[in-house]
Amino acid sequence: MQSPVGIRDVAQRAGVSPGTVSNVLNRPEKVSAETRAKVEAAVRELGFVRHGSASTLRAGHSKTIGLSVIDIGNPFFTDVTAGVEEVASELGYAVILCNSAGSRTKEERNLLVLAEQRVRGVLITPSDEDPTRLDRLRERGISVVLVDHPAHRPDQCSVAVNDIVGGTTAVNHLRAGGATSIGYVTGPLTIRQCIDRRTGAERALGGAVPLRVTEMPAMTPRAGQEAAAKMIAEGELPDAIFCANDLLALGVLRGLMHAGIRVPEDVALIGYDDIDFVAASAVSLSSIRQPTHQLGRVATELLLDECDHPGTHAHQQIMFQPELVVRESTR
Amino acid sequence: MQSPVGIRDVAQRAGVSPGTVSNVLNRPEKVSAETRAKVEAAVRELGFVRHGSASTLRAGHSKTIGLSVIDIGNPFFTDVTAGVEEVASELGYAVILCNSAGSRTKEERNLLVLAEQRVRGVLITPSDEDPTRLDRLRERGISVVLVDHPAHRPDQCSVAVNDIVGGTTAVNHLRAGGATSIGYVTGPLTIRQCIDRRTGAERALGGAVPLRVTEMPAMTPRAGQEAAAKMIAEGELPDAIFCANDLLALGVLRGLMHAGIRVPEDVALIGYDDIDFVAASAVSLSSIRQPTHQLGRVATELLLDECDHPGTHAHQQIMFQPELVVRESTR
DNA sequence: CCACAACTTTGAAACGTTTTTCTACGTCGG
DNA sequence: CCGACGTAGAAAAACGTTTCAAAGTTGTGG
Repeated sequence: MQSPVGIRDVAQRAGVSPGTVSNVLNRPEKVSAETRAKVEAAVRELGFVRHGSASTLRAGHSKTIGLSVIDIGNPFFTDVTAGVEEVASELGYAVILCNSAGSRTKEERNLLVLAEQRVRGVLITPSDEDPTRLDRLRERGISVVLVDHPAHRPDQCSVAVNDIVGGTTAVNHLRAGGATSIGYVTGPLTIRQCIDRRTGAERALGGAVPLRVTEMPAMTPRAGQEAAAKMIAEGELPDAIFCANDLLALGVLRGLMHAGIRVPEDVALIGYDDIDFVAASAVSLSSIRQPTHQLGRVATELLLDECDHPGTHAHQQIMFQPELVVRESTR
Repeated sequence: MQSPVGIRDVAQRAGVSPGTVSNVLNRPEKVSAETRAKVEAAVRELGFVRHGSASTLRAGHSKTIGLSVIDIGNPFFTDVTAGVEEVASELGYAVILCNSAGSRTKEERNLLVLAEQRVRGVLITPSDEDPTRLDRLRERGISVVLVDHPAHRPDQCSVAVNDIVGGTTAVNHLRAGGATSIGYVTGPLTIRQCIDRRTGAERALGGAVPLRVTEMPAMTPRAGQEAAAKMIAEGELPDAIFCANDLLALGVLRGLMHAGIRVPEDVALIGYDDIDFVAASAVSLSSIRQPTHQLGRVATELLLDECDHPGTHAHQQIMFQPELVVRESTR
């Protein structure tokens, strides 16, 4: 274990002062080409690696942002993450990825870690509506951008996709296919996405028939399968089922097939998110597509703009529109 | 933006010295119950959050580990990540998740970021065999545990699954089903997993017939679909196809079905990893299951043991065995 | 040849913790 | 009642960078 080499070792080797080395590292344009070359050589020869903590401590801010998602196991969020990472690394930022796994406690602990790390900003898909945690972050000078969640206030940025429209689109499509009674399999109805998609679905029904809601504690294939079993056990299946996300839909599909129920002949099925895997599923699934990658990219651009140009930054609430993708499961 | 509250503000409020506050934070047992209560109250009232950088700087180490994976979009790695996170947060460590996306350059940059952050240790699924990057980390006092990659040296920990056995198992299964000519669709043959699985496959063939290898630059459904198209265009399909992972297999399945080729009647198909989605695919896919979650958990336990008990820690190279899961695609 | 500007580089202070040493106080045994 | 011992808390010195004012250097015009 070699003795740690610091900026002063580099300075000594290059025959300059520590301040100059710091300048080479942070504002190379302030330093003459000749000196810069000497310093860079010394850095290379000594294998110097900047001590991020010391740097953050003194400078008062880091080149790091936090990303807190609800479920890292959901391909929807992995796609968003990929978009975030792209933009962040283009602008020289590192990303600390946290998974709240739908638990408010875990989310809170993750945000604490991010606050301790003095990240420059946080991208978050909040697990509930309560804004106080985020306000506390903002009070500390940490910018926050909401991802996949519209901000209700003008003083913060957000990037979202219209879930009400998505729900309406899905159910309209099911009704156009001839369905009259429609089921909605959803995750916890404390999650905004689940609520909005339901609202959209009900709007499409216009009160003519009630939406038959099956609420599950998780949004996973397993939960979907259980939902299907439950619906079957309760008797009288709806003509069509709308699932709050594709993972649930895959599970429901599996559950239905397992019970010998045909999709779409007996029951039509549509999911949400259009993750890669649904196109290859047993019966390829219709879904509502969202611009996931774009969501991540734009959110990060907003966040970093807010961090790097706090003066000129204008808060924006961006709302994308979802898109219907029709496949076998609703034909 | 409130003025930042530091440990001395807390100290003043509680009527003690900064050192005592630090003790309350880090070794509460050293402080009398009475004083501790006063300090904790002050912390709460002032909303104090420890400055992680200052702490790391002075203490010389952080409560953070890094996790560098090859492809965050692959459910295999998300499962591993979940296992890692579980153990890490149980022991009070935060995880910085990096995605090298199969690019050596990105991996290097990520490791640099981790080194700058002075993480305590790194879990890594290396993108190639070159050990020098990792040796450099270790020289800096950053422990490294290899994940899904066996260590060839006794001085480092690793957790892996026997991919040669996996390859052999897969191909034996295909041959038992009557296949004589066998194709292998793989990602870059610079990746150890791809190489080992091929080796295992060839071993199962025993040189009787050559393994027909189709190498793709990525291991994604898209690449799989392209591989299928390519094989079809080249004529004469094999009886059975073994894919180096499930994402490729899903793509191959889609590609075959698109061309009207039936699975398993015309071509049998088996993947690798047994990710959640393959059970629900058009034709449910046979696969080779690995103890993913366990992989993450054990790797993290080893790493943190190495970090927290450097004296007594014994390096271990752990090798799990994979397991065949038979579904429709090979019946 | 001097004054002045423009540009580089230096040196030291500061960032907020942790850690080590040291002091003060109370307790206990002789 | 005295001295030794043990404990809780205080005080101050780091940790490795960045920053900022000041000093140094070079070039230009009068």
